[in-house]
Amino acid sequence: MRKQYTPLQLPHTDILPEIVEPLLTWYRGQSTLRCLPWREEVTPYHTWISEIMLQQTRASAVIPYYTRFLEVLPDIASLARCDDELLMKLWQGLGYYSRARNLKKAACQIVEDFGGQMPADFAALLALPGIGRYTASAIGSIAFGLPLPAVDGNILRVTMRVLQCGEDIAQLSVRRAVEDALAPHYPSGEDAGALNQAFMDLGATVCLPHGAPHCALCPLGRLCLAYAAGSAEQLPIKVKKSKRRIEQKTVLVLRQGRALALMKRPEKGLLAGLWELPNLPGHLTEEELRSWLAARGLHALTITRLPDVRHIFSHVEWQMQGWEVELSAPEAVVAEDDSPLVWASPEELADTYSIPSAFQYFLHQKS
DNA sequence: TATACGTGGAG
DNA sequence: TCTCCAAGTAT
Repeated sequence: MRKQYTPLQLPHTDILPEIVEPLLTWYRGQSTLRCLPWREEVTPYHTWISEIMLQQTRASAVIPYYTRFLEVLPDIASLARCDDELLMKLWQGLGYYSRARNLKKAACQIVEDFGGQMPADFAALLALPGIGRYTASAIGSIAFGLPLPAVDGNILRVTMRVLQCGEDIAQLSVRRAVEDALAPHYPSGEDAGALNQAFMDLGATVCLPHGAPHCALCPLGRLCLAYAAGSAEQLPIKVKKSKRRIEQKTVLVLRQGRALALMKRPEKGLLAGLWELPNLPGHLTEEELRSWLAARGLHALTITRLPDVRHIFSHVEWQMQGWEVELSAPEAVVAEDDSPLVWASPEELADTYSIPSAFQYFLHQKS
């Protein structure tokens, strides 16, 4: 009789205990190679903020955000009581904005449940909003020395190559199998975080994706089965995702003197709670735009067509046509879906309102 | 398990 | 231009 659900078993896992020492040795020898601000003063709070920002985001993009964030919100208490608009402003342009909202939620929980101290416990960390298995393990190992493998894209890639494993790394079951295979070999204390960061640095600088690993420089070269077999460039296997849908929009740059019209996006979904330029589904003709304005009692002094803009998200593509409209007089305006327009000065635009990158093309263009 | 959720850099 | 993808999580 055969089991219907066999747990995923990785091949050649007997190699794994042998990679720990070479990785740690290599990492210690690389200390000047990757000077990153979150490695300067390691505290649970610093590690937490950096790990959240680094989710699906390159270190080079994170650095300025991380520095600014800690200047304004230097500790858990200040994060827990910070203004929501300020929080989103600190995150503007970084993407995945629910990360910021979850950060504040979690800070409040930490204040309430743990007296304002990050819990030094995997399950407790995992229970906080925005913290999944990877981040709980990263914080646990780096900040608290817990022996937890933090399985991210780097560890997955390195491991699949070392073991010459062709499983689909997009599958959660593979992530779990890697965790289970690595966990018994993890050290405690300082080496725990060092080992995770060694994996990540190796993945970021040597064991590179898209078929360009620098195997000759790799401390795991002697052990790596994919290198021995010449298959490192073909691994790991990742099954592609479905194609993105396309949405057409007409975006309005409405000006009354120095003021610019903004609308608040819904609290759920794409770019939740951020501010946007007024926009309509579909591509409107100038005639349709004029009647749309007229129906709202808006009198246009000038109407100017702006260059087309395409903005690509991971799962949606916006094809935007822009119009700049100068309006004659201040009026109480209600947009199509009854969301009120807000009139922002250039100063408020810069300092107060969080506007996603998708609209920045229209804001920066000269008229 | 599959999908929603941003952005910018690289090849 | 196009695809991939980078220190993932929530649902």
